Amino acid sequence: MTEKKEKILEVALELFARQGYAVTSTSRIAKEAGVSEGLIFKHFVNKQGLLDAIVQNGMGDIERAINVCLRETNPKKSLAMSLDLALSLMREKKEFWQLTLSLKYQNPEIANKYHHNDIMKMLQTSLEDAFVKLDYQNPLAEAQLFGVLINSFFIQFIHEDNGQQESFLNFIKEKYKL
Amino acid sequence: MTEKKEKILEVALELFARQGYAVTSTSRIAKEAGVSEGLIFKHFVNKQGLLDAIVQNGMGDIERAINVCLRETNPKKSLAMSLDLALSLMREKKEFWQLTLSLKYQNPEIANKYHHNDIMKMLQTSLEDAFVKLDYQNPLAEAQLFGVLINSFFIQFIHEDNGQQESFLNFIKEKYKL
Amino acid sequence: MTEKKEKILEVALELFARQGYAVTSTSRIAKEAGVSEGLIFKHFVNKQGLLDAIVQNGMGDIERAINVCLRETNPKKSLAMSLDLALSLMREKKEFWQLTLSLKYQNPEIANKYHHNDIMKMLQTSLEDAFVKLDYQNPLAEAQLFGVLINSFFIQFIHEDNGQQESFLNFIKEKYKL
Amino acid sequence: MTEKKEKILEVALELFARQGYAVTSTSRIAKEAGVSEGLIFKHFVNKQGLLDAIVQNGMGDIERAINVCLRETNPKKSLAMSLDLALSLMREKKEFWQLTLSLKYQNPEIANKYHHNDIMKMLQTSLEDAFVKLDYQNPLAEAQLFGVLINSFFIQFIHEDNGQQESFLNFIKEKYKL
DNA sequence: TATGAATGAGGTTTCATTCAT
DNA sequence: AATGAATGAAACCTCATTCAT
Repeated sequence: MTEKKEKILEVALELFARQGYAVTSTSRIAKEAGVSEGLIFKHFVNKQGLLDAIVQNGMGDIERAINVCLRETNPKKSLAMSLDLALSLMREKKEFWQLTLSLKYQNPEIANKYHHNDIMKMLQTSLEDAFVKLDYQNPLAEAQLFGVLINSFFIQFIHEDNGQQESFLNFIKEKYKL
Repeated sequence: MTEKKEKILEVALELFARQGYAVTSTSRIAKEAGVSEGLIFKHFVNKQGLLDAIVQNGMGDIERAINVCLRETNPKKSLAMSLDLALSLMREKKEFWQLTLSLKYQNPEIANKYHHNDIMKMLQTSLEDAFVKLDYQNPLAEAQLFGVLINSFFIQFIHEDNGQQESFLNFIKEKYKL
Repeated sequence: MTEKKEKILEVALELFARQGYAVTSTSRIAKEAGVSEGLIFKHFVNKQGLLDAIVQNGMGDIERAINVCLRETNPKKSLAMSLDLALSLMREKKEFWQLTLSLKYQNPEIANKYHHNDIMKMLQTSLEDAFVKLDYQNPLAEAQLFGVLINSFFIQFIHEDNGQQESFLNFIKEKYKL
Repeated sequence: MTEKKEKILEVALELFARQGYAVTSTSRIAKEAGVSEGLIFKHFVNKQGLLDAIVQNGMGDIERAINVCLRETNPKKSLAMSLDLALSLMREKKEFWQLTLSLKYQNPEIANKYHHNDIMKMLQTSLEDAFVKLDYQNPLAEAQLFGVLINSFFIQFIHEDNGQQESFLNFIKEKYKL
């Protein structure tokens, strides 16, 4: 991957996340990346192709992070790790999550293709496992609720880094005695 | 308000919700509303003005609905009503909520102006009240969590009317013994 | 002539003069005149008709003023009066002259119809008369030059009321020993 | 500068001069230049940017011509050259002058920026110089009058190439014994 | 006389994309 | 791999004008 190709991906991610995909023009991306407009299309065929590449990139990183978390067999530790993972992902991949969330309302196809199906289902089964091991009455519903909480965590805090995130997480950990 | 003006608002809400604001063209709105494109601008000045009008309209309806819920003084009933209200609003104002949610990532200013500040804060204080009355240890955090749950409820289920909503709600009611 | 009709003429003259005919919209005129857009067309058929009415109005006033000046038979007095007339017209009918001048470059047909042919020719023959009586060698060319000076006077000073006008006029009067 | 860019400038100058800036549409310019409409905006950002470019272009040519004339130290020759220059500029840069004059009433900012301040002041001081050297009583006023005459010359004759220009010039030269 | 809702053509501008170099 | 001139469709918006009331 050449330097310029990488710069395009970087700038596009930032702009897509900040302004939205539809509203970000390829010419703006080219300008901010210090690159000719044509190059974007040489590398990514079209605007949608650029988005695909960004999403694939980001998902790769995240899958690797999640896989570590899935190997944990102790249920309490597994749940705690899920929460901690959410926090660290949110901090380190902020732009990517902003993009991912916004796509749900702008590009449902691509959003669902990646976001929902692959990753979240992997996490969901890991959560169900944990609640089964912990002998909860309704482990499926509990897993769903816990998943919703993680999801909400992103949605609630992705835009405002106000330091409340830790206290919110700790409160949940207490509730589940993690 | 003339018939045509109302038709514009109706069609625009539907399209903005389904496709997103940025991606919906005024010419498409005009065509589907059976109206000249110019009329949109006569009535709403701007595309943004049209969005403003839609949001204001929708918020009016919702405020009225929430106000009923806020008058309840019994804490358990109040929490239960909040959940039920979320369900009924989601069903009756589906398009409006889709729009509202999507705006967070496309038009943060207008989204925050209405969605967050006015209405959600009213609800938040009502939740805090309830948890204080119920003698929870950390009523503020509990209210925040409960608010997040309601919010998530929208986010999770707004796109897929798969009948799981009631069971999810009931599960939460059980958890809180409502 | 109703009040509203008169208000339209007044506002339109001001806007046409300040901004130019092409650039002034009928809706702007209506708004500033406190009148419905339709009324303009009821009274003046179309935008051009409004312009015609304004020009006709203004020309009437000016013709009356010039006619006084034309009755003067003493050549020196006649020339001096022409200059003074230019000054007073410029001051009292400023907006109308601005409009008239600008039309030359925007609406040559209507401009020539009134500005050039009718009035300026009347003045031109009066000037020729004067220079003939004063025994100038080339009275036709002198009259043309004097006409040009008057014309320039308008063009030079119509936009900037800087008080230099009198001194400029006096200088010319001295030159011609008026 | 590519061929197409130059063609746009050429066509736009012609149309702006003939019809006025406000009234000339970019689509018309594109059509007559045999160019896509988008190209105009790629090259000049704005319709106003296109106008700016035209004015800057024209002014460059004219400044070069005037500078030659300013180097003349003999006062009579200098005055005569000013008049001759006016005639030749009027013939060779007819369209540009038409545009410049019309801008005074349509786009005063840009017109004044260039037309008045830069060039005309250079000429004015050169005229003052000449009248000082020729020992006129009131050289400042004389220079102003002479400048007005040159200006009028443009205004009077730019639209009608009726051959009267030379005789008018000669008449002035005689008056000033040039 | 006066209104104001409504129109449709046309205006400027943006944008994703192509292509010769 | 990279540029940048060029395109054409479509975007938002303005405007003169009409018409029912």
